[in-house]
Amino acid sequence: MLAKISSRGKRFVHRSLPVRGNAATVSLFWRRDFSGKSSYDYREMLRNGLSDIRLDDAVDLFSEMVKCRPFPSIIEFSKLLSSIAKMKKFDVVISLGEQMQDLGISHNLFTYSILINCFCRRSQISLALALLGKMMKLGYEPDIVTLSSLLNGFCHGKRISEAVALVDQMVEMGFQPNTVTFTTLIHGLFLHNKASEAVALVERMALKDLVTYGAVVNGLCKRGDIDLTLSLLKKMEKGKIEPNVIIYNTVIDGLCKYKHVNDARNLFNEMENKGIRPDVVTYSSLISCLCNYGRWSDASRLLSDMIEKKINPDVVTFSALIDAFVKEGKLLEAEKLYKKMIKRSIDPDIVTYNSLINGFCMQDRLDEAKQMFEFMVSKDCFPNVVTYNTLIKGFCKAKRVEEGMELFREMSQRRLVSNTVTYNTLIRGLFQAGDCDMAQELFKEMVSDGVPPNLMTYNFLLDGLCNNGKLEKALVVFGYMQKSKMELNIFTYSIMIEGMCKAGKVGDGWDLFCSLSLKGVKSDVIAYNTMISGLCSKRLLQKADALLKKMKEDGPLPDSGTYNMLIRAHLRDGDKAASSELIREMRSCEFTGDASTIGLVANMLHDGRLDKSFLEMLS
DNA sequence: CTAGGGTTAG
Repeated sequence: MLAKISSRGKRFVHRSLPVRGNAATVSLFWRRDFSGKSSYDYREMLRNGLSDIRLDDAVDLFSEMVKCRPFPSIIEFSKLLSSIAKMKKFDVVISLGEQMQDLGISHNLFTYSILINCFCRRSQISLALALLGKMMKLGYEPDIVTLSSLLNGFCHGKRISEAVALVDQMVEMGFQPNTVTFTTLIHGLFLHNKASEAVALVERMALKDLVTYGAVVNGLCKRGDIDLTLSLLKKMEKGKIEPNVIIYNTVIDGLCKYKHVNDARNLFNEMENKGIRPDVVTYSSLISCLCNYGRWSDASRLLSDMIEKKINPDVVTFSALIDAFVKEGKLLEAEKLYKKMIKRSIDPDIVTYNSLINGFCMQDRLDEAKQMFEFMVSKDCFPNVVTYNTLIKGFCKAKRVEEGMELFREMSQRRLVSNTVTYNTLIRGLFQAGDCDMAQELFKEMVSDGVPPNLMTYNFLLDGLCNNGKLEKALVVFGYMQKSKMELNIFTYSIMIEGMCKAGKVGDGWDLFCSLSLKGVKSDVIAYNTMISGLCSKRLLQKADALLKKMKEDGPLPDSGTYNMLIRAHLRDGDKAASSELIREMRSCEFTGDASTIGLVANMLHDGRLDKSFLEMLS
């Protein structure tokens, strides 16, 4: 393959990207760091390391460097390009690399490797290959780093077979694949759902290192392949490869996430018996999982246990606990833990603050949520998109969508990038506030900003249009969705069925409902209730009863809402016998009459249409 | 000076 590549040397040419940074930032920058020194002092910057450099400053530095005569050495350029690549600004690196080329600054193995990596990370593998070819023509032999970059490109593109072939070829070329090579390939195999190939690979590997095993164990756990994971663990032990604490942590976490909490506890004991000391990650992971299953006392026992054993809980441990309590609505407990962590001199971080803000929002205590927001900023902990999404959701829920929109505008001022969740939250909020125009405007903005709408976005759009009396428009969107590659779910259909029924088009709703099985979509209790409600509204009670029968035979179990709806419909229809039969059935399922049923019965008692015995049947 | 990313929280 590489022989083929070398004959393909294309010119390394791309459109230049606008160079960021303006005169003001340049002069500030130089005043700050180089007052009174010549521009040649880029050397000093490079010596001091570029790990904390900002993108604008890095680009400015590049402009200074290319002004120098003679040009700085290629090593200095490679340091700079590398620092920008670490910021994941691959397009900028490519643009600067091209400018170097145009200025006659020749690349070397390292800068070529950086650029090849950047093309790969931008999923432009053919350009990476072309550059590799060019580099080889110039006499630079790719090394294991260059080839591993390419491997990563194949793994992340849809070219996993080429990735596997590349590793074979690397071996033929005399390279000994290392941990990086293997973890990259394993990652790629899992990305392409080739779990068993990954296991086979690690088993026939000459190099038996724990990191590579860790990558496989992690991949298996993430997919929930618990049996494969445990058998791999056994095989490791047989092969005298003793799993370390990280491997155990991975498996314990995987077991927890897939609901095998007791197995996780057992494995925890097993590692202790083998003399492998659990660490803060082991505990945090177990604690977080126990919380998620509502096992509070077990979780707090583990917390005391780790403190006793001098394994200090850290910000992750506390954040996990705080978040779990918040989600349970136990904000007081969460605040207690927050105070406890401060007492232990553990600094809360953005995740901790986000959870607490969420806790306040969940209880509609928005002022306190905002105070917490201000407080984190005052502590130099800067809000991220999750912080804003949480707050926006809180404001929308409290019907203060205007303020949600203000927060949204504030995000761009802070240079935070809104994501799909941001837009979804606001679109829903705007529709709920009845502001259809703004909601649709925002949807357009989302698309034009390149934020990908997902199924939830479209469902909110349909729901909002239907609930605001715009069924026709919803039907247009629905039509588009059906033609697209999106896989519509039962929510989508329920929304449309409800929209049709509420607009009086129960027949259309019925047709859609009946088409679900053909589409391979299983109706849930919401879909049935929606349809039953529609039929009741048109007094098609026989059909509604038939649907209840169908639910009992082969559908989702009817809930309290199903029965109450049908009971009311039959009462309104004057059919006491049918109603009392349904009430008996409902009571046998341990459901009771809901507020509107009781209200209706009370009214009918009042005007004499029913007698007292009816009310007694209900409660 | 170049590559990947085996463990926990939103």
